[in-house]
Amino acid sequence: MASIHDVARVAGVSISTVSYALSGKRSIAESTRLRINNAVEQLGYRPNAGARMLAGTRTNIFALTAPFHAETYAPAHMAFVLAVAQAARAHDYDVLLLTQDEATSGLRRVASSRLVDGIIVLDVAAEDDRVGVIRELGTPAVFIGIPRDTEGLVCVDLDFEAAAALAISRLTDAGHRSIGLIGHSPGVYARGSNFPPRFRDGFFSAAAAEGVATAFAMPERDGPSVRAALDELYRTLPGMTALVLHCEETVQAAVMDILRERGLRVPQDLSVISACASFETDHFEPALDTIPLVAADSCTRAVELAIEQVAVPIAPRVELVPPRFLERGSIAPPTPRR
Amino acid sequence: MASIHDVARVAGVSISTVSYALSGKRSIAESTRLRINNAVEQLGYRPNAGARMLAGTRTNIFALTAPFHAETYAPAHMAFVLAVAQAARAHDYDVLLLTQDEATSGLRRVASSRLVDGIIVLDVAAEDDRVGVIRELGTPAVFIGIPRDTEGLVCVDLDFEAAAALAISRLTDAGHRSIGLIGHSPGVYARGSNFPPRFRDGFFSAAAAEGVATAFAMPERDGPSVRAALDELYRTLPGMTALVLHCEETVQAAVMDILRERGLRVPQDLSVISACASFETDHFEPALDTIPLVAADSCTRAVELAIEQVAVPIAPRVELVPPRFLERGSIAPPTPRR
DNA sequence: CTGAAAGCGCTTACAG
DNA sequence: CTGAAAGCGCTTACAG
Repeated sequence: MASIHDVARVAGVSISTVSYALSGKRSIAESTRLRINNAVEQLGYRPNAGARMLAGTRTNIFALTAPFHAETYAPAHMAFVLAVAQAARAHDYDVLLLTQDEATSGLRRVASSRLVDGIIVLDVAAEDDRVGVIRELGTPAVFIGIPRDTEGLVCVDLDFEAAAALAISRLTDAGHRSIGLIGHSPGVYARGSNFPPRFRDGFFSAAAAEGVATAFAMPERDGPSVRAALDELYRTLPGMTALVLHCEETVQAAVMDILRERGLRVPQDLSVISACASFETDHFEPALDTIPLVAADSCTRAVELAIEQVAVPIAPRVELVPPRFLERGSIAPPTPRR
Repeated sequence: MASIHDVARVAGVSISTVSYALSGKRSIAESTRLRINNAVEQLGYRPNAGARMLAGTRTNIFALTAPFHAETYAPAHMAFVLAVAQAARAHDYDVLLLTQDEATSGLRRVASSRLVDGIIVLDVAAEDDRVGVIRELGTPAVFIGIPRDTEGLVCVDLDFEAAAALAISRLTDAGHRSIGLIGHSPGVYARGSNFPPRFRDGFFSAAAAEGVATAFAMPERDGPSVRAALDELYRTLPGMTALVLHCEETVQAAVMDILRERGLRVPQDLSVISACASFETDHFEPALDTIPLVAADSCTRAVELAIEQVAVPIAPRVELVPPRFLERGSIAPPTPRR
């Protein structure tokens, strides 16, 4: 395996010139740069990662801590993991995957061995063990999600409260006054990530501010449970004319199936918004107005903030990414239930 | 950050003694070991990862290349990624996640910069670009899945042919002679991983060997498509008394819903086996006999083989993990369709 | 615009 | 059972 010495010899320069030519950290005569590039090409030279880590000030690796538990919705989880990895690569960073059973000890390990320059924290719970460890380590870190106590932390997340308010305002603009919400399963609210409660609370407070009547159900992901949830919504809110879906794809598909089965047309009989789901809603029949949960939005920003922190400490903050809205024609003025 | 020199000073020994005490590569007097451990504890010492990589012969990092495309079923994908990460950690290895858009160039990059000791390849396609790169690099690598040309490669996978044959034999043992198969969507067979075709082919050849009549459908993941698939099976095979499910959870759930809806009881009216799915089938009603796709089985073995290869070249091979069978009571003798 | 050299923090023959 | 020292392959002041 060719080393920097080989390149220097072939190019007829010193190793420091090779290093600077490759890093671009000082200006190099065009002819020299050319000779070096040729030598690199010819030898298939790649700087040794370990040597770079040791001599340089950084490793160009971020740890990604993305715990996966029973309540985790795999497609969304995967989307975020990939979005982080891609954003990192765009800045020449690699991603080291830390697993659930090593959540806090893994953070300590990779940070104090200087394996990584920083940490990206996914699937943040309100009370999250990783918060304390990261405060203590002082390693650059960015949370994608918002723990209860954000003191000293850098956090990025979709603005779920605003997303819920946006759903409400789109529906009230169309004239709806009775709006149902299908959320995640109770387990998710009990022990899962912190965003479902934030969406739910934003939903209720925006609805309250508008004087809108609401109902809320948390089905499991099986057909009968979804059926029961819809029944519950119509029982609680007999005049329900609009529905906000903030749930997994399986559940959303089941809802649409059941509506169709019951002869309820969207949007004529029921207006529907798909909110904060990480999947495409184009294939639903009919297509749904969507407030998408775009993993790339928050992950890209999180990686940027991590990169900044590697260079220089930055002020703690909570950055909320504003929601988007995709109109697809699933909202209409309300009509009384047939 | 404490270095090995600090530990040596505090313990009153040389740095080589510290190094050997920590690696266990030569015997150390008990009293010396104790002093070193105390010093390590007291200073919170962690060996610098970059220095280890540079001085040592290995990095203790594996690259995990796990492309994610439109046809990927996220829960299974995630299960394999996590199983690899956990198996790796059990051998003190970390996992670096390589993304789709960097599939081959990423492999070159991490291998030739000596960032990783080896490569674990997930979601292997029959014709896979990564095969050529890995042959050329000569880096230790293990494929979880089987490409068409396995020349020179180390591959591990569940024995999908045997799994399909097991499903057939369980059903024929119970007396079934007309067996349907619900597979993945056509897109998966067209461009996805190579295991769905292997299961399908194993199904057909085992059925042929037993003289069993078969039918096969490949629904998309929406309700109407699954409904149509079941109709197709019953049309092609009017006497169908048993069904093998080799599909995503969404589709499997839809199948069970539709059967229930149509008043078809399992196993009285239809025997059902859930085969090679990565999810739990306990929550299905009724519980299903299952041939599980246990990610840990192949991933653990793959990591072992990777570890071996880091130490010493091993012979190319294709290792097939035999399928398991979980009996839950969803197979009964056939009765003619009502 | 370029070079000689120190140093990053380990591992591992070599020596006793 | 232990130590002194070379060396891994870079980066980066320091110097010109």
